[in-house]
Amino acid sequence: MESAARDHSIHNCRSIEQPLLSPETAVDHDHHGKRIVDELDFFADNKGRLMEMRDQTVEVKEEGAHDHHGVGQEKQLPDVNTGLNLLTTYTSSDKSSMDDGTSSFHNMEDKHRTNELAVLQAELGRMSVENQRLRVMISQVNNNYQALQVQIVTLMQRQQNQKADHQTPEQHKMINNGSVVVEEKQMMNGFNHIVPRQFMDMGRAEKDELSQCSLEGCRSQDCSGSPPRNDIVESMECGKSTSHVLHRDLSGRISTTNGGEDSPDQEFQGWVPKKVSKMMSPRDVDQASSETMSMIKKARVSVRARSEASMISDGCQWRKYGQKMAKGNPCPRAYYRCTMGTGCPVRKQVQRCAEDRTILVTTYEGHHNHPLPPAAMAMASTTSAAASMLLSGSMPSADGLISSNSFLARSALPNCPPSLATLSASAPFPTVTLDLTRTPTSSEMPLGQPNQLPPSFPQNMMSVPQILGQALSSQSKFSVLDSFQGLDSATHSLADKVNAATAAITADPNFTAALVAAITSIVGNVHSNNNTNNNVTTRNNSDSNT
DNA sequence: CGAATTTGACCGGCGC
DNA sequence: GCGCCGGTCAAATTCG
Ligand SMILES: [Zn+2]
Repeated sequence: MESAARDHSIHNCRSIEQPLLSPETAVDHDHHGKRIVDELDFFADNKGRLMEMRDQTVEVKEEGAHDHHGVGQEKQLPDVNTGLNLLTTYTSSDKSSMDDGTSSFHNMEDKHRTNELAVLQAELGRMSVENQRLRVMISQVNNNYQALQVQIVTLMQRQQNQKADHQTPEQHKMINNGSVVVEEKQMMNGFNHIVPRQFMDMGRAEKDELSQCSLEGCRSQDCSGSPPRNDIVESMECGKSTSHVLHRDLSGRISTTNGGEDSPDQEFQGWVPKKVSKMMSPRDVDQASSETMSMIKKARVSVRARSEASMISDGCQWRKYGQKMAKGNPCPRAYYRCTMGTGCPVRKQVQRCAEDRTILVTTYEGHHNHPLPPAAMAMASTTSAAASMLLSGSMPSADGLISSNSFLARSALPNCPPSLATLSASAPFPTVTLDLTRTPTSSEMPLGQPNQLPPSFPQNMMSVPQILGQALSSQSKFSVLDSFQGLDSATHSLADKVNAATAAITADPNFTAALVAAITSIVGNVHSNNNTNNNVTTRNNSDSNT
């Protein structure tokens, strides 16, 4: 048996998955002969390429109904998606143009067309903006939801604690685990009545102060400690039911596939120590877990960045719980779970890119169920935003897009857009990949070879249109950083700021670019600030990779 | 000595 | 049904 196991690990390690990639890349970019509209880039926006919604079409129609020979048809094509976009209709534009060509009128016509085009584009732009907005809203709702969940859990924990111990929250700094989880229930409460926006924000805000002050010893803030694990577990259970409902509402569309059994709780239960689960009626657990698990297809967000350290610093505390040889990669993949919260379900995988070992791929999964320090917040919110986006908006359609998309990516790649985000449906879970390999500090601009996306990544990638990229990304970056470091000046609470930042990110038409920018900044920031923990220390085992 | 990491065993899903 | 594989567990070991 051992041999078998070992065997396979070794096995894995050697094989390379190059074969994967050839497939769709070959796809003819322009079978139709025109611009290949990238179907997939739902993130992309304005450029007129967005094929998205019929809304636009409709509007256009009104404006120039008379000469749209082609338009009529267009309209039919597109009705696929409602505001969520994603299912883009590639050919629509093609068609229209083709038609025009055929009809070939005069200059007038031409002009007309141009006009029309302009109008269309404008409309498109507007639409896309709207679209983005909606998306943002969705993601925010998601976040809020999560925040609420967390709050509930926290509250419950607290209540239980109080009941049990009767002590003031300030006292429990203890924790049987010894992990230094400082939870600020207080703040939670305080913020509670405020707007529940992104929970993380709240956490962050307070945390910020806390973390900074804590050293000095601002007890006044009363950092309540994490309650004993058991309690938590129990409370979680309680929370479960509640969360269930909520979850459904929010993620309804996603969960629809599962029918009623979606198990939102997973987040809550996080990784329930097996023992616990066993202890509870195995049956229940079993059932629940199985159902839950099966559907789980959680969204994942992976970040590619250059780093020598075995881990990028994201402000969180992680504990390694496994390491394996991945199939197409000689480098081992490490599994970490978040230890900042007692039952925090967040996990991450860290692996070096096979071709370019300087690139470290970190994949995050899940949402934190506890307040985060500012540093961690940044990354967390960014990734969660990306994830929620993926889930809320596009997920379902993503698949389709993606597949068709690959060619697009292909074509786009050569240009080497500064930053890329990849969307992959191949895996059991939807995954967004943010590529920071080149962005960092702008030092590496030399262009060059697009090695960043090695062939091993057959999936689909979304290229960020350079165009939008700049303006927006910078904007979002700003906000992020701002909220991140500054925070002081504003009258608004930190939460607000962060919120704004996140919103900006999400809202950003060039979402991916924004994300990339944000993350990059985050990473960098953390790096400098918080060199203490994980990142540096991890270095030791790096040799293993070589 | 407790906490974190290491590492082989174990488990469940999936394709053949 | 079997083997592959990703992912996780947990005993053993190392670290601080
Ligand atoms: Zn966490």
